[in-house]
Amino acid sequence: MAKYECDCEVIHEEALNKVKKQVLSDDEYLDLSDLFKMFADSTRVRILHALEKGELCVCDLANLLSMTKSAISHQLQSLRLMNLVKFRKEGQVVYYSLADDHVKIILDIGLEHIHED
Amino acid sequence: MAKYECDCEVIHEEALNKVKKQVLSDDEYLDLSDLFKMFADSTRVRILHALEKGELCVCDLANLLSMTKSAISHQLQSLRLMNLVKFRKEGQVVYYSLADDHVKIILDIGLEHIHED
DNA sequence: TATATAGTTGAACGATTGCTCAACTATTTT
DNA sequence: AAAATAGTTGAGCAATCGTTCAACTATATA
Repeated sequence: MAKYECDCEVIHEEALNKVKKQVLSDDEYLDLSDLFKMFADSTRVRILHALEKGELCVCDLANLLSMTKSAISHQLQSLRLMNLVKFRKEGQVVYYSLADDHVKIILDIGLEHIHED
Repeated sequence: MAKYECDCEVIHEEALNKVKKQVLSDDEYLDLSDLFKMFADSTRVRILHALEKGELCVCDLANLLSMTKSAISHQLQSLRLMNLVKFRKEGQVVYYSLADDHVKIILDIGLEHIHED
């Protein structure tokens, strides 16, 4: 980060210094935004919201969202990489479920926000 | 939504029917993902996290993030449209702050998640 | 009134992203 | 052993997104 110069002077030095003391690391901000990227697509939000209600396999999700197994599988892989879903294999069938309850909390607060105005 | 056909049969009809009863509307999923898009970019996350610590003007934010006023202003406009920040004008200076505490809650749970593994 | 500064805006460009398609692995069934 | 099915994977393409750039408005100051 901090790649570019700003084009103005600091106006509120005191306020800014106070904030600067509480700033997180570059990596933390990148990890945070990478995490929220998972919630930034309606297909993934549908998948996460469905899994919140119960464990499902790839075909179930493909049917629910009227999408191909491939499309669903790609998204599930991203969600897996971000530790939002876990899976277990039984024969040919792979069952996905939520990794922890952070997903539910985040979706609930999001819903609260969009229903507010 | 529901643009494409799926390419497999339903495997767990009962589980799927249970989930289907709790599915939200297309618009709700779109609104949700649009909301979380705001958290899906590290610049915007930095802005939101800074504003969580106190009210700042555009130049303060530009300095803090080492970016131009223009870049910051574009992002602030997106955040405004999603009702995540509010502003007040005093002379030439525009002060931004968080619109409500949903932002703080969402960021906190996100941080909890990324610090977990 | 002229100049400077804070902030906004729209177009444009490069980078990222989501889905498709085709090919593949793994497991089950005949 | 062959065929069918569940799922994964990589390349490619169209669409979306973030920043830059230049032009602009609005307020303050000399």
